Amino acid sequence: MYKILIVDDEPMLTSLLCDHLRDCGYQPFEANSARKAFELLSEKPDLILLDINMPDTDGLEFCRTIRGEVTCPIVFLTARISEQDMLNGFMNGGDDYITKPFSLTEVTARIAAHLRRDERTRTNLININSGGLSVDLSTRTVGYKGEEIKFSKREFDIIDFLITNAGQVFERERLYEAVWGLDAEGDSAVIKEHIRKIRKKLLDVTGSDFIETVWGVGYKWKK
Amino acid sequence: MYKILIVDDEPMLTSLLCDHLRDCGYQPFEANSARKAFELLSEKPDLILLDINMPDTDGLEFCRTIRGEVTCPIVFLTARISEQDMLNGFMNGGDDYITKPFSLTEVTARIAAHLRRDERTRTNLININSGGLSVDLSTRTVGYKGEEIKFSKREFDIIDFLITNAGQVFERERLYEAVWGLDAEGDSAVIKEHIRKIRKKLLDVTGSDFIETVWGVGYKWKK
DNA sequence: CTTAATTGTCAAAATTTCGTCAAATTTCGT
DNA sequence: ACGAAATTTGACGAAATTTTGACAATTAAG
Repeated sequence: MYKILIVDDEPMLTSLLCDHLRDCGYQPFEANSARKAFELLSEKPDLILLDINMPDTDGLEFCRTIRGEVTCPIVFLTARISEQDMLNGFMNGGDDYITKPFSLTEVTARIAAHLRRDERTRTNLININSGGLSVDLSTRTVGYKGEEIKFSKREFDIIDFLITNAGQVFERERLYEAVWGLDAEGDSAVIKEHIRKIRKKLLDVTGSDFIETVWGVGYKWKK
Repeated sequence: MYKILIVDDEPMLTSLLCDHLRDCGYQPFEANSARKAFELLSEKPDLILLDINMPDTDGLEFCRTIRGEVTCPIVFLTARISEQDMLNGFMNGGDDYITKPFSLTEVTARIAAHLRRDERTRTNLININSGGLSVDLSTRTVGYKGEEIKFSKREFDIIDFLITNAGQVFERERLYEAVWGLDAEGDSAVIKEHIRKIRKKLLDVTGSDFIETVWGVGYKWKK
């Protein structure tokens, strides 16, 4: 179970995040002060969510300090959005940047991505087998009889979502929300094109179609 | 997959709740106004989270109104805590009461409890067995002895509605409203045709007629 | 039995939705 | 900054569904 340290001075926000992360299978710790955060470093968190706008602490300096203590990914939570701030963040040891107001899905998605990508964390594979197809969500690779089938980011994200919810039908709107993010704006018509490319790649190699179109409703991954 | 309708005028809150519920495996819909909420009733939510303190709506009256439309559990979200308010809530058709500020875990726990308790909803809305016929509303599939019977969107929607209200007679006008939506304009005569096609497909595979015509009134799903 | 009202049937028209393609735009690595 | 890859957009035809309307069949009532 991954441990996640949340550092923010707003108790309501940390509390909500804690709840959410716990429900998602993580083990969260909340620190509403820098002092408390330092204490909790002893728990050896696998990832740190850090608000860099805390009133009585210089978040960037704080980040630089704990960077000396831990090697895990550090994700900033902040209202600042200027590019300079972002650069400062990365310069001081941050790995990612999430601006408030954020969606919980965005947070969990990024956390999952960081934890997966992080080589230091275990290399346990989430491996799904579907009709001779092997899909590894941790390395984001798809294989068929030893051969690797390459997919772009979006393509793989769609496969990921559909295959982990195999059998369920999703409207294009919902699929779009799930992959692009809740707040994302744009036309869910792009999905058509991605689905086409996914289908083509899979068909070329495996000779079969793994995605079913439910006419008038959406798509689903064949079970 | 359970559908949950969230009615609250604070977009940030509904958005967070949506994220969380989606991550927990539910299918949330958010409505930031009473009007939108009414529209989304057509999605047939399995549970409704309702803020009764919305500025431009009388939450209690609103609750009473939708109670006429749905039978699913309705859980209030509110800042009010007086006993009288609570009683008013239950009097007007509410099933539970969660006071702000709440924890996400509390919300999900209560939702899970209600969905569990609502046995009829669970069995009726997810997987129905009727005369050897298995209807799965989440994958939108109908099976008979291992064989799948394909239906178009409208056809399935009609089956969905009739079978979840099996035994009840519906006038064509009422059926049309239920499937096409309250605001839909058009002729309810189309139903005749859809009923015919549904009957034909079912008859071809199963050899029996699941829909009964109540002369001068409408149709009903044989129990 | 006859009639009026209601429902069932059928084929064709109208509409909606989907798959495809090429081009435009953005992103990314060098 | 440049070129390559990925993503997005828009248009179009094809395919499937939905709707329509005319007509046949059935039912209830007198």
